[in-house]
Amino acid sequence: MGTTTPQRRQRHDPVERRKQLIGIGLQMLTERPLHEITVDAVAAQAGISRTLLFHYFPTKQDFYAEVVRAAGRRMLRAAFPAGRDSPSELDDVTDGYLSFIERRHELYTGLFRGTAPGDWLHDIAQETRTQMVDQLLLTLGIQRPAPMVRAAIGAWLSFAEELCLDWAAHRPGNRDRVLALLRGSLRNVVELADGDSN
Amino acid sequence: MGTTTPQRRQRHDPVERRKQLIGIGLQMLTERPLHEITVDAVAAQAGISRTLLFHYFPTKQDFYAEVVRAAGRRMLRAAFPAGRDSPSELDDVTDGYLSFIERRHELYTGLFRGTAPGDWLHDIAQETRTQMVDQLLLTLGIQRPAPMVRAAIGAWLSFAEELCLDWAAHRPGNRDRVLALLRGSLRNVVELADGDSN
DNA sequence: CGGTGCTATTGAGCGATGCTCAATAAGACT
DNA sequence: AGTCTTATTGAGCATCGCTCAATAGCACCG
Repeated sequence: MGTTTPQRRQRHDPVERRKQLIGIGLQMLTERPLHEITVDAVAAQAGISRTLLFHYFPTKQDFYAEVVRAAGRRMLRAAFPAGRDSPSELDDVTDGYLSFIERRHELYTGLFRGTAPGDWLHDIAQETRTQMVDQLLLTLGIQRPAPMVRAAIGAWLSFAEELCLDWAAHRPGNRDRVLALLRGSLRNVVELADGDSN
Repeated sequence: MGTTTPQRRQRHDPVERRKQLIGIGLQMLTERPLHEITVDAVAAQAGISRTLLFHYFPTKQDFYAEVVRAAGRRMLRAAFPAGRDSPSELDDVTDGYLSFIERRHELYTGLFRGTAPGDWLHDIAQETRTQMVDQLLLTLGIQRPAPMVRAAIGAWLSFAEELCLDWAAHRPGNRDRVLALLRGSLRNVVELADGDSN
């Protein structure tokens, strides 16, 4: 037991290593909150030494920034399957979003709710949010939103997050009703914020 | 410099010490996110040793649980000055809430947005949210809310948080318009969620 | 005023964690 | 076979949360 098998080193493609490590980060986020994930655990899971992780990501923050970005891309694809430029139907968007959270709510909460301004994760999460607001503006057919409208949609995203997460956890009502509430509130909020600018 | 003055020890009232430490925690949360606050820093600010902090709070988590509870009480008082049982006017509530965030948005974000489910802070923050939902139900005159209505109001709180924080930071529009948006969206969301149960 | 007990307070130290640095060795290319 | 790049590692450091045994204010009692 005391003698460890020398275990022949294997050199891997750096790109593959990065992908592997980010994948492990995503998977771990589904099991525990971010601040409970240690570099040691990730390295152990990957079968490498701590030091190698720092070779690819100069800092733990840099590592998790990549992880969060990757998760953000996944969510955007789930909610806006039509792609970056072509607008999706609002029904599809709300449904895709809710479905994503249903399947991945552990991951999602670990990512985007566990951030505060000043926090290093906040800026990364904000990138994804900004893209979601842009996509929502696109599906709503709004061309030149007033700042207040952008702010309202951004805030509505928080509303949607909380509502979907709560529903995924406690199921307070029918799924279709949640979707109806999402769509109705978004339209109402935009209307209120936009009407304000007159 | 190498010799430290023995510096006569001073015994303080435990209750006062606790208050002092919690106060320091609240103040520090206005400057940096929670996970960047070390026990050493708090102890140093108070002029005591790390060990003494652990004498009053068995764990860092216990310490910050107290801090978060204290902040929650402050916020509830700001938003619902009428008190626990008598209902306030919705106009007063939204205004009090927004004013609180205007004055204290660094603190507020540090507290309630930096939590994820599974996180030990989440349960504490949730206590305050539950109380706010109850108060809001009271001011809205809703007696027996359907689960969906409670969920909707809880989610609206996230909406309000995000909107107010964004407004405090970037001022996208007039203050009165924010208040109107808050009131209007709340009424609409409740209506949508309630109508769903028919 | 002196002794006694309670406990607020402390220093030394431990394990874990994020991170650094110099050294090793796998594999590609002559 | 020899050389060069760089993926990979072990040893070690500073900080952080936390424990434990010891010290010393201060109140109370005689």
